[in-house]
Amino acid sequence: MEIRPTESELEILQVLWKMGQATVRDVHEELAKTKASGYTTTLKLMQIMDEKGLVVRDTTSKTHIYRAAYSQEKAQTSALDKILSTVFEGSTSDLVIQALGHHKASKDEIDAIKKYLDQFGK
Amino acid sequence: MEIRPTESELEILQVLWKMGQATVRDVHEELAKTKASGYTTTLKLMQIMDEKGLVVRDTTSKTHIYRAAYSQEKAQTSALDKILSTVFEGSTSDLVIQALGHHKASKDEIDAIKKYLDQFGK
DNA sequence: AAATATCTACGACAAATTTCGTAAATGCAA
DNA sequence: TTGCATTTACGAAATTTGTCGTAGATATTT
Repeated sequence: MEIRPTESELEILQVLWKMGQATVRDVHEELAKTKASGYTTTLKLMQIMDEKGLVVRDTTSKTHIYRAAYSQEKAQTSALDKILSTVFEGSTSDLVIQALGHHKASKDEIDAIKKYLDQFGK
Repeated sequence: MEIRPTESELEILQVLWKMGQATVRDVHEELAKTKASGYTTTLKLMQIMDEKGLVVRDTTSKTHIYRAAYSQEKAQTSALDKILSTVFEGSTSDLVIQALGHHKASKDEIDAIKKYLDQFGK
């Protein structure tokens, strides 16, 4: 059962990850900062996400309250799996080196990675 | 310049990257190993990719010969950009550590990354 | 209580992507 | 040469995804 969030669904999940819980209006106003689409569009998408099990919602009061049911970590793993197989031919090191080369990492980030690698190579 | 290959277009590009050049039939037979769709579907997709400039083709003989015009490296950079902003909140180190943690890297790969990091940190 | 505002449900439309059928052209084989 | 197989071109249907309008229910304000 591969429940892959669509592009728009991912945008909504980002808001839920950040806010923890949110109403449709909360999410919509956050999306409205960078995107122009109607309130009912956001509503509909979130209803569909509920059917898919990507979110859960509390419907006791009139205004429903949503939470993500698809974790950020799951999304990260899934995204990495996908690009590893589609554009990196399964090479984790290629991916890592590309990531470090094309996207500036701060000194702290570099150190964090080094530390991780050290405790990794036994 | 926002020519983003679609999902199916990426599958075709993968074949072209691997084979260097290929006919529609070459590509289709490769895709057929994991996917069931008609020959004309692959043909149509590749014609559209030609219009978009994602591939170039030699039409001198009846059977056209295609080559990728969208490099694997460009696809890698684009894919990394996207998941960095959508699921890693822009943190390259998070991405790298996740990649190393969830996808087994060989000793050689680890070494390659360490070497890269060393020459990186001045 | 009446008017106003907000919210959900839901059907339907729109756009993008993928799929295929058919016709015409080209090359190959009998 | 005639017929068969393969290929391209292209229109159009099918799917997926994103969009919105409207109706009805629920709350809030006057």
